[in-house]
Amino acid sequence: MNGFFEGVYRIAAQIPWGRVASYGQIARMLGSPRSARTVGWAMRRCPEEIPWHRVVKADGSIASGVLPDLARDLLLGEGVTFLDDGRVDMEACRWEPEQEKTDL
DNA sequence: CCACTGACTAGAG
DNA sequence: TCTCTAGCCAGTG
Repeated sequence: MNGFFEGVYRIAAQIPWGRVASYGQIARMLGSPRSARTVGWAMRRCPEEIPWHRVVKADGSIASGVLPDLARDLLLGEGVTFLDDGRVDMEACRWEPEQEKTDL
C-alpha cells in the first residue's frame, strides 16, 4: 500500500510538538498542492501515531469531523497560541519542515 | 468501469 | 466579507 496517503502519514507524524500544519501544506510536500482533500481523506483514517490535532485548515481553523474541543484542548496543552476568532495562530505555530526560520 | 464523496485550498463574483 | 466553483487522490456502490 504505497500511495499518496502513506506520505501524508509520514509527514503528519513528523509535525513537532507545539507546531501545526495545514492540509494544503502537507499536500504541497507530497508534490500535489491541490490534493489537500486527499490529505484530509487520508487523515480521516489517521492511525494513533498521527497527531491529527496538529493538522488544521489553511486559515488555522479546526477541520470538521474532528473533535474541535479535544483538538483545541490538545493544542492549548502544547502551547499553541489561538487567535481571537478561535483559530490557531498559523503565523506563530506554523510548522516549517524545510525552513529553518533563518531570519524571520 | 463510471459516478459520488470527503477532516481542503485558492481564485472569482 | 461571504458564497460558489474547479482541482486533486483514493475508496465505495
